[in-house]
Amino acid sequence: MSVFAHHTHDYASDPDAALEAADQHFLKAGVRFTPLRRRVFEIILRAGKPIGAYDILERLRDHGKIAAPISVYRVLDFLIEQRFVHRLATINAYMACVTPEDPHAAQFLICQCCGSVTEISDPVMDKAIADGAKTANFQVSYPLVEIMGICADCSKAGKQAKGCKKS
Amino acid sequence: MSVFAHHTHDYASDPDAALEAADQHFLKAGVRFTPLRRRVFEIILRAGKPIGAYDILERLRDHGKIAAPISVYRVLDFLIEQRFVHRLATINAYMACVTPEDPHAAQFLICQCCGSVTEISDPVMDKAIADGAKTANFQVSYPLVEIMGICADCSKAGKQAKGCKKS
DNA sequence: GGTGTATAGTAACACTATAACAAAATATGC
DNA sequence: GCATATTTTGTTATAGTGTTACTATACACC
Repeated sequence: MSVFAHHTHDYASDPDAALEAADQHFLKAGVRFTPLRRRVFEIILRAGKPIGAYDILERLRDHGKIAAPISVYRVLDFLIEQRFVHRLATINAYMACVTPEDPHAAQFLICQCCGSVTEISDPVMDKAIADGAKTANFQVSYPLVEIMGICADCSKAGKQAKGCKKS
Repeated sequence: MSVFAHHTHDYASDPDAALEAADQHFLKAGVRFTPLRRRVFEIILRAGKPIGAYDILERLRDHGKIAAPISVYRVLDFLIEQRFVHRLATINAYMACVTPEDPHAAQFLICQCCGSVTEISDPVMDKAIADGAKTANFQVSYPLVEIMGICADCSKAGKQAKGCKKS
């Protein structure tokens, strides 16, 4: 893996590069990327899919660390604020942002069948939200778009009638 | 209040009309609108703003009813499925749909300052979501749009710096 | 090195939601 | 009507998610 990851790199598929990039980012920004914060971010990255707060806690403990829920939530708050992690409210899970360096509003496609989540960033959707909010004189701080449904793979496999928890 | 509420009526401001309309709707649809379901819906309507499941439970008990959480959640599932109630995932709360008769995707403007929630229905946003999902070959079942921010009233009052929990 | 601020640890608790099974109410066929 | 299947509700226990309050430690700045 390259040490010099660039902006268009898909960090999700390369945890080491993403960690390296995070190191650089926080160093440059003068923000403390402590061992605990780094470890939690690494756990989220290596999960490869959205992971719950208590799953993170469990994996911290696997690494010989005795931790309490609050530690995880504090780090999650930090990582979310720094825009390195997204929170998925509908499924109470957390996942790494694919492009943390690039400030953007994100939308999520959540498969009810296999649980996979795809992060997309659609300017049209962004604009629609901005316009809609403006019409209502509403000052947006965080626009959340979580689209539940069936992903392409599951749809193709015809799983929506069989293996899915919900159709 | 009129017994004959029509489609463009804002049910949120008139619980009695909304209940009456629900009675008619379920009678015609041949779906059982039991006393418990009706009472829960009434509690949600009269709350006038999003209300938590345990708040609903408490108010059920105020009415002399001994109930367990599961009862509330079952009724909520029913009302959501019937599209009479929306679930707000980001704040774990439930609110009455303003236009249950008209099938629509809804977007919510959630004020982090005063907690008020405005339901809007923007066709442009709907289309953007539909198009974005189609591009990803994603079959949408439920599009969730919850926009966090500061509402017009709070913004005007300059509360975002003072009274808000989060800026 | 001392002091203030930010971060993390510790313990207890509050809030949100579901599972498993029993009982009651309602619908359906005869 | 009556028996039976189905839906709804009750009962009890428990799982899952997130926060409060307070203490201790580590770091930055002077």
